[in-house]
Amino acid sequence: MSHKIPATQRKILVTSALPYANGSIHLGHLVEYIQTDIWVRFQKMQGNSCIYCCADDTHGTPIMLHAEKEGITPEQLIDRVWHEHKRDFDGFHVAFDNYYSTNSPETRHYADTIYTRLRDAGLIEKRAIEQFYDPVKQMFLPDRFIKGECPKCHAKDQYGDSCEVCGATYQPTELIEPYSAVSGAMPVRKESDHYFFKLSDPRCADFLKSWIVPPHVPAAAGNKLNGWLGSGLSDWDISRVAPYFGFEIPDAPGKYYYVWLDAPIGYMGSFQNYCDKHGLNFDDYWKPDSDAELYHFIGKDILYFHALFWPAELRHAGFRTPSGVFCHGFLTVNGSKMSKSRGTFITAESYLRHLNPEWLRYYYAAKLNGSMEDIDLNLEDFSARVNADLVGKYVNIASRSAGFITKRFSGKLDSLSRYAPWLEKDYRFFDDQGNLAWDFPGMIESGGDRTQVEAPMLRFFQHHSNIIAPLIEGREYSKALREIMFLADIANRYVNATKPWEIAKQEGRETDLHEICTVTLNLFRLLTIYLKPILPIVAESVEAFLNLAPLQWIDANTLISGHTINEYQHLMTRVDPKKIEAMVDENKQTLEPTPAPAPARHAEHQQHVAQSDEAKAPEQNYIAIDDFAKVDLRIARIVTASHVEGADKLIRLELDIGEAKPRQVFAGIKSAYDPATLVGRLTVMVANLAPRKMKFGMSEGMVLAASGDTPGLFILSPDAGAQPGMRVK
RNA sequence: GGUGAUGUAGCUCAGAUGGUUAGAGCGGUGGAUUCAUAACCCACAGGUCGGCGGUUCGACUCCGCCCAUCACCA
Repeated sequence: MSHKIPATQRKILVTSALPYANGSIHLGHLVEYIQTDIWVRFQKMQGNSCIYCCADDTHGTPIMLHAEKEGITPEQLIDRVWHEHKRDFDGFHVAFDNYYSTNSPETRHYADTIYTRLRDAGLIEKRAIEQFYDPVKQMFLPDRFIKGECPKCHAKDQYGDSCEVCGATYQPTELIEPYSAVSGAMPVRKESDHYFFKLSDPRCADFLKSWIVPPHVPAAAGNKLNGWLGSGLSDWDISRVAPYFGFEIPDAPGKYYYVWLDAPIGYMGSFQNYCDKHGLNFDDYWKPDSDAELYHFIGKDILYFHALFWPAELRHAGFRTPSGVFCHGFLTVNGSKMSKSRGTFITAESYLRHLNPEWLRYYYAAKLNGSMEDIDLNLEDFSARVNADLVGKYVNIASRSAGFITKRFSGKLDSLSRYAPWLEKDYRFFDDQGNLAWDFPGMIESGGDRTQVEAPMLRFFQHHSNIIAPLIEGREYSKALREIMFLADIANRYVNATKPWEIAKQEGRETDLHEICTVTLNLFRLLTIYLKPILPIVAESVEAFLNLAPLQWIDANTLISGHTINEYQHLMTRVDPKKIEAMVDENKQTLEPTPAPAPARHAEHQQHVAQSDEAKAPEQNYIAIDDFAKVDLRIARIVTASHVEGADKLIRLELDIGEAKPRQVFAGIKSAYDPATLVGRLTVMVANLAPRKMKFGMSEGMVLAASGDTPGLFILSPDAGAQPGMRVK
């Protein structure tokens, strides 16, 4: 029985996004690290050279301020967090070949190299820009460190880029009564020099246009990326002004690389560090014509950086570009964003205190595919699935057969010599329609020579190494697990059909019992090979139990027979729903004020949390009169009304409310009104709505209209006598 | 507002280029069994495939509109 053997060994370098050294690892982060780790372990089992590098992302204002708040240096902070992160990853058996830090000489070296080469290529430009500055703290403030009143809904203490209450986005300059989140001082505007990576240069756009196609990026991401490209890339500000925790730009004293510049470069830094430890040549992997493969696993929110900025940087700095950027979706828990108040913001640490990490690895794998769709961790489904699939089906197969081998045959497996003739034959398992043409357990139940069914069944299980391997390679883990669990079902039905417990009671049937249990354990071993990338620790236990060398993928081509195995011990316990409850409760109790999130942090997607769920939760039925008074409603005369080219729903209106100039308002009422019939009539508008730039121009207010479950849309009209500009109250 | 994605049994999800009775796992119900941490096996339960309209001999699968959720953009 010869099967295909991977002809050549591939050289692969793999990364996951770098977690920011400002917070704990949680279940959202782990989607990515588990996905990557499974893929890497699979490559290694295939006999490929696969190096998995990652690091903590350590620079930036949030780290600097966080450290200061704790009264320690940034270096002390990132050192502590590094150990916490590493501990959590180890806990989930995420096996990095190198876990490093961006605050390293190697990363600085490559940041300088890339910067200098881009500069020499004429792709760096110095430009003065004006920003908010904290005069007390004497530092420039990132948007997230400026707070104030939302210009739209007037909620207090909102961040400088967006409002968490009403969801509006705006510039920090639009905030009402802005203040520095650092010192509380009123920020002032101040100019300084910044350094820009000229993404607008045709060299970048031309290159990226041809680059952002499969297999570099998923096809689904292509649309989005093309959208960004199509609207024209702006130059990217890659510098920050001191004080800043990071690397100073060599030819620009007082200026530092923006954390997002050196974060992906941290992949290179970590790999260089690995090379130095293991005698590898960095350039073999990173030179433009390298024959090595380079893959980045990331979340869909940072696609922008990895599929546009990063390849453009590499390309023009004389390095190779990635072979592929693998992009996954976000994690939801019980169907919603992770929420601290619901206890579904679960840290890696607290999960590990209550539950088995391999359960989560299995569950994530059962949900993951090659797409960017979000995956949901449904906690009830989680325990049902893990219990049924892993304990009920998979582990049970060993548990049902091992006892007989130990008690009746002193732990020695049958030789399976009687099977040899049938194991050599070729079988056709699927018919022309692709349906399985064999019902192995059913054939045994209906009598006949058992051996003639078992041999092809074993071959069928072996054959699946060729079906499952490409699924894992393509990150279709959920499909791979469906195949594996399909096999597990066959194995259990096989045991039912052969009834070893009855045979054990019959005299003179020792050979039958011996063969059946040996076949069963072979099926179990093959399943273990396929599950090993997902369940590395269980697989290790199985190797010990079956007395085997570490299983490789190619071992699916062989069977075990004749040797002595060890006594079976439980390989996995069931999920206790009470422990899940306890974990959720614990995460509710540790509810703390949310620290100011970092701006555009690396791997930020995993930080997506329903921050405002407390604000939304209480049903507020009443508002105060003052709240109503904030809304400035005016009688307006429609001066002009016209269709808007390119908009399906909008009508452009000019509204006279007694001001010198009519207001331009875009109203989504095209479905109900013909512009011609609107001109001249009176209606009601919100006059103090913050102006909003829309695709078609500024909208300076809002027209009120009624709608309900039934079709139709109805704008308001005042009674006769009302004049444009009158206040409605 | 624009763009894109998603919406299939209680839950989590499969369903290639349109074609006879829409699938799986879990849950539920009934049965069988006891080797296995009540696990496993068998059977059943019947979801207008988000809604409406269209193309077609025929659509979950194509087109349009609408609704809901999510993301990105402005």
